[in-house]
Amino acid sequence: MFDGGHDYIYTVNMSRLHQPSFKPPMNQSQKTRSLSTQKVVSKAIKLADKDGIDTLSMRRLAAALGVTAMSLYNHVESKDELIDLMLNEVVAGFDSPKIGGDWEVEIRRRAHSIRRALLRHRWACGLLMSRIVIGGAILRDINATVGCLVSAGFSYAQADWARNALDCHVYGYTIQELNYPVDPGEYKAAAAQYLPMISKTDYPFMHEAAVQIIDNKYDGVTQFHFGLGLILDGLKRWVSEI
Amino acid sequence: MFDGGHDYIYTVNMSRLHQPSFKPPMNQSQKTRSLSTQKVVSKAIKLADKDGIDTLSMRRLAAALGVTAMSLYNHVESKDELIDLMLNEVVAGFDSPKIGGDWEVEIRRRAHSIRRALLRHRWACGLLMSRIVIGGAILRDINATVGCLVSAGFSYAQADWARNALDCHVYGYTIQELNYPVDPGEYKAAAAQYLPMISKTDYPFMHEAAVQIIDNKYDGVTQFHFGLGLILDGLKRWVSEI
DNA sequence: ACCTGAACACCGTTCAAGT
DNA sequence: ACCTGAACACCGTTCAAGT
Repeated sequence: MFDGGHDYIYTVNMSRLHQPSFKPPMNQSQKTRSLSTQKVVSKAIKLADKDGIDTLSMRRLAAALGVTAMSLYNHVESKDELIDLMLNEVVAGFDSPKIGGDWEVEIRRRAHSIRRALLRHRWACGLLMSRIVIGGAILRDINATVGCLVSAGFSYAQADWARNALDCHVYGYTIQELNYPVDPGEYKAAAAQYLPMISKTDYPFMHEAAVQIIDNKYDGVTQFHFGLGLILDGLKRWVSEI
Repeated sequence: MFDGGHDYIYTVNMSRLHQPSFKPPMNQSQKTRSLSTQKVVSKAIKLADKDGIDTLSMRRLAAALGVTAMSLYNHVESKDELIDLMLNEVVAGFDSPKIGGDWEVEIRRRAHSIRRALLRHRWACGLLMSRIVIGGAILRDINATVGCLVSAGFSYAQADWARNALDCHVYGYTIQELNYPVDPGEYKAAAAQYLPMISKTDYPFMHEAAVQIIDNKYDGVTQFHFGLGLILDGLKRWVSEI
């Protein structure tokens, strides 16, 4: 046990199940009016996909919808709720593992589909990690994942631990990947260019790593499936040995 | 290979080695003046630790230092550089693995120390994941980690892959942990309270998980060392088998 | 060399007023 | 029921002016 933390994570933060995003959208039967929660959320996602989340303001979003900023508040409670709704939509795009299928295949498929969705919506990964999102889509994903593992022989506790370890990797890898959008070729060139800036006495191993990349000894590249494979292998051994 | 992504991550994004935070602080020999880069950064960290990063504005920071917002720009180039400097300070608090020691012990110690540092500075984890920080402290940490693994028999490529898988877990777990700051006791109570909201027909497995937690079948808790252990075990097997 | 006040171009959100 | 304009209390940053 370490100072400052509890050293545990819960399955789902149930104390947040009352979140706005858990409720259905505000106005269901919108017919004559131009705007709707759905339209606002869709346009917000489109803008965030194009220009990033930092430039997404209520004013800019409203302008893109041909309306003033304040009219958005008839359809979303706040910018915070808007972002929750946007994230729920992204999560709705995850492939749910099939309950009763080969758990390893299903879980691997889910992991890859999450990564793909987060690469499509580059703004979403950081937000999904750093806030608690409780929408129908998240509940569906958790239910399917736990269900798949439990059906394959995991206990509920084991399924929780497995899902946690897997998600740490999926989100942790993807957010790093989103920050390194350069080409492998460019990377080698960059290593050559910046080698003189990596002090050989201060950072000998980094220096040598850069030299090896320049000399084509290796490519300095890491892949998603590696860590995923480590974890899946470990889980397989773990469930079978108990 | 999936659409939208490259499916790889580089060791270090060398194209960013020219970042301001990689250079030494702006004014080194500050004597008579009241402010200095170091003082600005320290106070900013103190404020962020206390009130979170969202409320840290240049104006509030300046006020806390008894100065106007604009005078801060004599010591940091921008708010962005300020945050880079703050993050570098946090990373400087990580325990570096000893080169030549038992790699598993050293790497595990590093992982726990990172988690601890990020729990002390709750604002730092999300930022460290979602931006590229290249300061002396990061270079030192990477150098020591790669050095520890290489000295223990990993190839440079293997060391990269290992560090990547480990860091995905360390950061991925910690950021989740930061979002679940409730007590285990409270969690059980919350499960009982919110059970009716988890539709048994829509989310049967989540429903059953909640029931099991309420019935003390398990505690719904996941620990840092579990995923870390899975990865370390996998790495151990991986290096020995080649 | 450092600090300042005023200003610029923005924010999210409230509120009273319109239709 | 929805949309609006004006306003409030903020932002980060620039720039000319002070010492």
